[in-house]
Amino acid sequence: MCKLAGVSERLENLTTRALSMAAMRSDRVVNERLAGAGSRKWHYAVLAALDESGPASQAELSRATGIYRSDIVAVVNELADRALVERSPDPADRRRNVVTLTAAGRRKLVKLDLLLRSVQDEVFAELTRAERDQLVTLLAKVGGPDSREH
Amino acid sequence: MCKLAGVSERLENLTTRALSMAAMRSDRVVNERLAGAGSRKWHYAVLAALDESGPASQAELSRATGIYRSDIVAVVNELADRALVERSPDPADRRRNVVTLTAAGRRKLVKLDLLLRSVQDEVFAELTRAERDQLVTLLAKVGGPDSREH
DNA sequence: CGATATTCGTTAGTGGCCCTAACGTTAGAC
DNA sequence: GTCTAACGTTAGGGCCACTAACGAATATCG
Repeated sequence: MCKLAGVSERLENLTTRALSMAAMRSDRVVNERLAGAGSRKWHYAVLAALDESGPASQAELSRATGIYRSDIVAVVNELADRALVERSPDPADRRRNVVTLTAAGRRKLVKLDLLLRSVQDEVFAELTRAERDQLVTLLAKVGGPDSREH
Repeated sequence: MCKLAGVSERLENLTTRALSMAAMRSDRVVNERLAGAGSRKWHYAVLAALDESGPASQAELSRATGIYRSDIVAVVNELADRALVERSPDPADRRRNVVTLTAAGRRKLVKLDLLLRSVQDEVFAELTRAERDQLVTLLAKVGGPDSREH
């Protein structure tokens, strides 16, 4: 009657699992598309944050994007290697680096913006606009601390 | 007007990101609670699958839970170390191992079931029953291939 | 002023999970 | 009886969350 055919019933009934799996499917598509453009999601996050608020220190970028302070170094390195960003010491506060968007970085951001917009439509293709909005509303209520970094 | 205070606007507007972040918050709670019980989510997944369908091969467990064939080895090892599961060669098919739930494993599963039920209530505390159901419905429609394993 | 706490960038490292590639062994299909 | 496919297993890469510690610079406050 119940040989292992599909997925376990009990697992299917965990809302947390449904959430995890949906996120995984979504992330997979996002990562694939970004990889196709030679980027990762953190690259986009940093570029977007810089575009919105101008030059910023790495710590500020960390707070704006949710990337850990310890991981931001590599991201900025990669962006700097691609000349999408420039890192220079802050004369006003010698602890800090000022990270600045380059022209190439701004162009890249436009591309990624477009790309991500189309990814949204792809991932949520089976949802109406209203459903999509409702999903966002519901997701915002999903618990757990938003806290990052002690 | 717009120094980096909170989170970037553009990031906030990506539904895929809202989904990722909600899943991360949810997963964090789930993992914490399970870790408190000395388990991980794959442990629960395997125990649940075994309970529902009786003894199974590792490949079957892989299909039922979504765990990769290459990762299941370790999970079964850990469960066997804790005596929650027994692994023995299948006499009928000498390629396979038969994984069987022990009495201790069944007891553990009951505990984890209870624990996870309470985690659901914790994570989705701010959602009504109806909203929770709707969330599940919406999540099911989130795109990307469900495909695992080539 | 001077001691203390805090912030910043950075390095190093852990562990989880997803995923690929390859292997020898064994069973099924033609 | 050969070829194909499934099985368990090992090894490894990649991304990400997360911790701990460091020297250096700044902010705070007595």
